[in-house]
Amino acid sequence: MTTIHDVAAYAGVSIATVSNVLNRKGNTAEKTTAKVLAAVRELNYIPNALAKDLKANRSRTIGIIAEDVSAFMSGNIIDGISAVCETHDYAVTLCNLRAEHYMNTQPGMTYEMLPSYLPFQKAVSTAIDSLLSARVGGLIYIGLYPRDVSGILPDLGIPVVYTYCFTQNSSDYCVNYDDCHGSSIAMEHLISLGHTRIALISGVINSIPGHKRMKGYTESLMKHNLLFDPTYIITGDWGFPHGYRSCMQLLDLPEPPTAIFCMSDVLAFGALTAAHERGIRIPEQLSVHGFDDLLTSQFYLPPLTTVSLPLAGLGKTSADLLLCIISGDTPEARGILIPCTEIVRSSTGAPVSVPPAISGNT
Amino acid sequence: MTTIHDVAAYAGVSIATVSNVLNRKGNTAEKTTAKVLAAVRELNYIPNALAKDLKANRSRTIGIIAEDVSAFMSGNIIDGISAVCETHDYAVTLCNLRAEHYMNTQPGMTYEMLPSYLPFQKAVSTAIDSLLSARVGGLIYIGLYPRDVSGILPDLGIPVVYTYCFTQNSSDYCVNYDDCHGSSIAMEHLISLGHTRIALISGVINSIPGHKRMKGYTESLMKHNLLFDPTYIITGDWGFPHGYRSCMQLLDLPEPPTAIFCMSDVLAFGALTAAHERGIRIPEQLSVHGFDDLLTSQFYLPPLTTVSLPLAGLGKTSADLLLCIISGDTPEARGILIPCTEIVRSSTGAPVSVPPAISGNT
DNA sequence: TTGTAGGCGTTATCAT
DNA sequence: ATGATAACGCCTACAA
Repeated sequence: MTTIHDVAAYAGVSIATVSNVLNRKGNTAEKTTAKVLAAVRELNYIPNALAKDLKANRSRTIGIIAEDVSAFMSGNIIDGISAVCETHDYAVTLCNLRAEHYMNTQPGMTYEMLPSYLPFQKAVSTAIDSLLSARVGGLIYIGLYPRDVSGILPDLGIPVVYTYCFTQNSSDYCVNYDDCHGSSIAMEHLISLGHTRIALISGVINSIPGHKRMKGYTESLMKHNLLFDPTYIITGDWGFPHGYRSCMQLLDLPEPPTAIFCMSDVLAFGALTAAHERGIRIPEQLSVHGFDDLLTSQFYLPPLTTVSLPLAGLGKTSADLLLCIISGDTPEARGILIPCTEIVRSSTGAPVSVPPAISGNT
Repeated sequence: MTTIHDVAAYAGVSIATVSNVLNRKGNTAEKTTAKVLAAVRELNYIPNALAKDLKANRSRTIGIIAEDVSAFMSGNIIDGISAVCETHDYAVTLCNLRAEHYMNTQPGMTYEMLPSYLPFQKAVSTAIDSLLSARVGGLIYIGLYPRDVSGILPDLGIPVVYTYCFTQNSSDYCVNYDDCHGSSIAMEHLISLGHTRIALISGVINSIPGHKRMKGYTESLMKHNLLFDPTYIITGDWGFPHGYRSCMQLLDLPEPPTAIFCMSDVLAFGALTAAHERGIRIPEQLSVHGFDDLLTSQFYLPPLTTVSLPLAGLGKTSADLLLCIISGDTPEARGILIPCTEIVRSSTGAPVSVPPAISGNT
């Protein structure tokens, strides 16, 4: 690998001059500059970032700790981060906690237990050591799921931005999408279609997304003076079976809803599967609305109307924020919420005047 | 940040001794070792990887160049890579080419044109500069799509492993899943179910996956002495509409197939949508088989039988291989193929004796 | 067994 | 305008 010495020798100048030309351009003679630049090109010189960063005692790198890179949103968030970093000539080093692995591998494991699970803690400290020893300027922590991750990271002495998760410390920087707003625009869509009997299939109710999406649901109902009927709200987990069962239950109601807002696309898939089995036509007899906009929701049967998450925006905003803090600023806003967007497809439509046909079994 | 000098001073020894304790353990007195270790813990000393790597003139880091981190398989591949790197105490630095962005943003752009598209070339050289200046020990190139990527990377002078893509140079290391094998096991499944009239909805036929999956299809037919009927093969692109239209076309045949093997899940979604519109019951009247096992294919209507790609395995194998090469070995196998696995769900079943009902429009 | 000192490739200070 | 030189934090002969 060619060094600054090689370049200096080749150009017939000192290494200081080479460094001057390459960095603080301006105070070198035009002719010298040209000679140096030619040498650089000729020898294919690439400055050693290791040496550079060692000297500066801070590396032009940020760290990413992803709770799980293989989760559906991680790629998109990282995409946003890397775009910003490239622009600012920052490198990105990635650590993967593989949290989902522990979730699957350890019976009875919940997201809440993760921080106190030893192998997970070990993964965290390995990641931290790696990042700290690389002297990253700061790091972005990407949650696996929007929840409180307080206590997972100790005080690192470098700037941290959390995204796709929250902390209890109000001085932490957290960047998230706006669950409540997403829920509202979904409801607005259904209401604008003319629906008045809108059911909710809810995920875990004491989770952050569950709570906030519930808030958007009830507030929209109130705002439009629509009846709030508790029998229209079915809570449970985030799984397909819950969506399926809940939809069945709603269809069995004396007065079934004309629309169902599902708190996630997977729940919506379950609901649509149930409706299909019952022979309910979508959206003529029933509108189904999702949340998340998974990659293939556009291809579902029928294509799913849903709420799209600003994932790349999360990454971009987090990176902008982090770079800002690294450069010495202390931005005011600590908890940033980015709006979602409504994606209208074919699973929702205007309600017909007659209630949907209900039946026993198929 | 505390340095080795701080530790040495605190422990009352020289920096050499600290270094000895921390690296080549063995030649220090037990008591001294204990003192040093205590100091390390007390001062929370984290060795500066920058200085370490500078001294060694090789960083314990590998680079990843992903053509698109937000593509569906990137996260899983990176997951596999990071697992291996963590085990070997290697860091990972990630560069993102955002290829899909150019595909969407530039009208008429194809994967083949990418290498000669200037903004893409610039992204590549930025990534290379970043990785080279970080003195990574080697890099893994993750394609966006299994195709020939020859010429995108110049000779870098460091080991490179390609995955999810191929090169023309037989001395390059390429790690891929086995398309032909995947296609075969899909066909074996359908044939074992008793199907004899198996149609194929093919993606781009002169692409690598298209070609190889076709090979698996025809070879399986031959192997089992099944009729090869060209009207059962419909070629096109990889889009949902092609799957939809092709299925319609197949259903209109005088003697429609009892099973359709779709070269991708998205094509299968299109086919299932068409079948649904025609009122064809799945799998009673028609079996549909996919390929890729996208995240939500398990939730499709009906859950899709498909071929799962060994994505984490691709990452793991690539990283193992790269680390092996970095450490001086020169493994024999240059083109590694990892088998896929068959995922049986509800979109396939035994054929009924009567041909599926066909009709005009719904 | 432990310590001294040189050098890895840069940048930056201070002369020239 | 240019050049010599001292760090940055670490590793490793080699010396003691």
